[in-house]
Amino acid sequence: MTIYDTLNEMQKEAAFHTEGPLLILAGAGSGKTRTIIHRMAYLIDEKGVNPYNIMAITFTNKAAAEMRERVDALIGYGSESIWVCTFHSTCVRILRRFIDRLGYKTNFTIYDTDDQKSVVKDVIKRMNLDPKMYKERTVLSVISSAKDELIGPDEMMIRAAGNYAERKIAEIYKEYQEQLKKNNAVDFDDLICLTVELFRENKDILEYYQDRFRYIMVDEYQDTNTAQFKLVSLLASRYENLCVVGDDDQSIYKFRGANISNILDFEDTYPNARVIKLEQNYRSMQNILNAANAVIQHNLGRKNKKLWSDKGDGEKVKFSIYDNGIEEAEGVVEDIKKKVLTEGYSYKDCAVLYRTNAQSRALEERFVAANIPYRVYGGVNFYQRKEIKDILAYLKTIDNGQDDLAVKRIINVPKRGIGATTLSKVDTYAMERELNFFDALDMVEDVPGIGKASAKIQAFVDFIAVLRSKAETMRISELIREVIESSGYDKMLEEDAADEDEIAERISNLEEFVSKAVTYEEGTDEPTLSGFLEEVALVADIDNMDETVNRVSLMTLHSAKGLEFPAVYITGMEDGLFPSYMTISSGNPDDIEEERRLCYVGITRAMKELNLTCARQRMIRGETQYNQVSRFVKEIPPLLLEKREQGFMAGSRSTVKPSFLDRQSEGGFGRRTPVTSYSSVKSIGNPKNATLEYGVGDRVRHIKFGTGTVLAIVEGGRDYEVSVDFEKFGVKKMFASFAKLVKCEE
DNA sequence: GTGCCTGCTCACGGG
DNA sequence: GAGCAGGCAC
Repeated sequence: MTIYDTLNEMQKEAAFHTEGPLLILAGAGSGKTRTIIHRMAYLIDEKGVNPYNIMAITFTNKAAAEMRERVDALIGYGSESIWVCTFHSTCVRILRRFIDRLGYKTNFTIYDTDDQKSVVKDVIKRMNLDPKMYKERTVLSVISSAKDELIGPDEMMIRAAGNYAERKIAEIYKEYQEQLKKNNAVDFDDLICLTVELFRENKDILEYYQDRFRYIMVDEYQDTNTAQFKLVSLLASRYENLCVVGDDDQSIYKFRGANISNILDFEDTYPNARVIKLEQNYRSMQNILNAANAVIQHNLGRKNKKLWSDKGDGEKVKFSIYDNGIEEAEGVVEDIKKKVLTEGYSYKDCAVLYRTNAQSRALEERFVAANIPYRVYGGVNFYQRKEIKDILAYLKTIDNGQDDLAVKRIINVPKRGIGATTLSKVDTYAMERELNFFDALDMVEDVPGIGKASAKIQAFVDFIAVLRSKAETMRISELIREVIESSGYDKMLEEDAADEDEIAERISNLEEFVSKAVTYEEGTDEPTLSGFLEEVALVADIDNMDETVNRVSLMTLHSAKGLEFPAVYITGMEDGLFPSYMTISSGNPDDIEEERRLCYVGITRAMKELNLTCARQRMIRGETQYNQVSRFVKEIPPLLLEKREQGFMAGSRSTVKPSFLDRQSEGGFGRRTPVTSYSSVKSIGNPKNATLEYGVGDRVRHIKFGTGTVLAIVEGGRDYEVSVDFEKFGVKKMFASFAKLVKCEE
């Protein structure tokens, strides 16, 4: 038996096709990560490729972490030299080494959206433009789209031609870039564009990385934008060993510049490309897949694929109509409660998905009322919260005083009696002399027109200097505590907060921040303040998903991509909400298609049970709306649906008659089959496990993870999936045939 | 320089 | 419905 026997025929073909361009069209739940990882193993074990020459790029840190873990488990020794990173962190690593060639310093900071807004606002003000005509948000989205397409300020100016407003935006763009450079900062889009620019202008660097990354794999390829495509194709242009994995039906990031033609035109770009489709789904019951297929079939520009599963039909898709959003939330919560009490589900098996973050509030209230544990993912990013950003600004100022925004953010927080008038004088002084804001503060004695305030400024500069010297010896977590206390930030929180709850909330956020610093210190070989700040800049909320805690997950449909849950609830299935009003009224059919793909993503998250809900009336932005049932629900054939109407407006309760699909389900998971049996954990008592020399409860050793205890052995095809609780690395799942676990004799 | 009030704007998604 | 910027009073 080899490790590849666990793959199906198509997966094998993909894994064994190692040379030249390869497009893997992988439907939802078709085992694409498995395929990629086995492909890496094949490259190393059978083709003798040095792991150092293999690169895998993902979009999210979570996907990268998952891949890293599974690669380590499968390949073991040597796997650590495979480059597994997100696009953004890949670029950061490259730029930290070589960005000086583009005139930045290698210790640049990364600006988030708020920082970008401040810069743009400042630029608009200084250019004496009407802020009502040029809104930061709009300007920024134009700049961001330009960067996604690798269009610089000069090119934008040429394209604008005679259009006055566009020319002005190009000017703002140019000035914005100069400001960033002056602050030694880059934004998220710059990370990609600057790396492309670096490669284009420095052949030696490009060749170095081309030679290093001889085998490149890109996950979620349908989400790449033009700049990311360029980056990948530059890297791959020497060896052309480019394997991209994606699903055009799951492209949901057009708003972020994702260019679906990257995947649709892959074969045109690389005429010698091999295309392999993975259509067998290992996640969901057939009824769920039929619903997903039915919906997505309404899209035109797509590559034809049809998911199928051998798991049996399972239950019908439940569709419930409620009178309003509150009752919808109540209904979902009640349903989850019932499932957990009577059907053997755990809270963590359930996910509630919605189109907009604003919808989470009503749900949260009901979960709290029902005393059911839950966690909301996404929404306001942890690191965007005011108190966290304030402390981060202190840390950035301590780390290097070049980030003007950070300095300006905290110079008067807590209040030090340094006001806007004083600051603008310092600002003018700094600009005239091309100084950093902080350096100008340091020379406050020379700044004209500053009277009493100069002593206050000097005190602030001295305070930072003290923190800097402390930072040299203190751990980061200690430094954070020191900043909070010695700056008086803790006192300020208590005085300014509206009520006790707010104080508790903010304090607990700061506590969590400290513990994140501790986690960083413990998980990093050489923790540095700069390293910590960089890590913080690149995390998203969903990256911190903790599957071990038993609670219901609430998140947007976008955040749910890549995840799976036994029971999924998609709420707010109403025209005007999902698909959103903007996409219905835009008149562009592509927009509706993107919404439909989002719906497809949502449906295919469900393993065993899918629930769709909607409300007849709903409060949106303080205004009651009456929406039709979502067109996506209507696209699901009625015989796949079990419709339930709730509330006093409900008509007679209607259940669609059993169909041929129902009859097929006999022997599979019929509706009457209890759900308790879905985790098919088998202990060592199973005779099929006789080939393994260890069993549940035994102590085993792994080449990379050291020793641990076997928790469970699950049968999966011709192999066994073994869960082991390692002393140093926690619980890991791995396949027995390639984990090469050895029983410890004690 | 600070604090409060009002009125405006944004309500789609995220690294 | 909520958060924020800007204006105004102190």
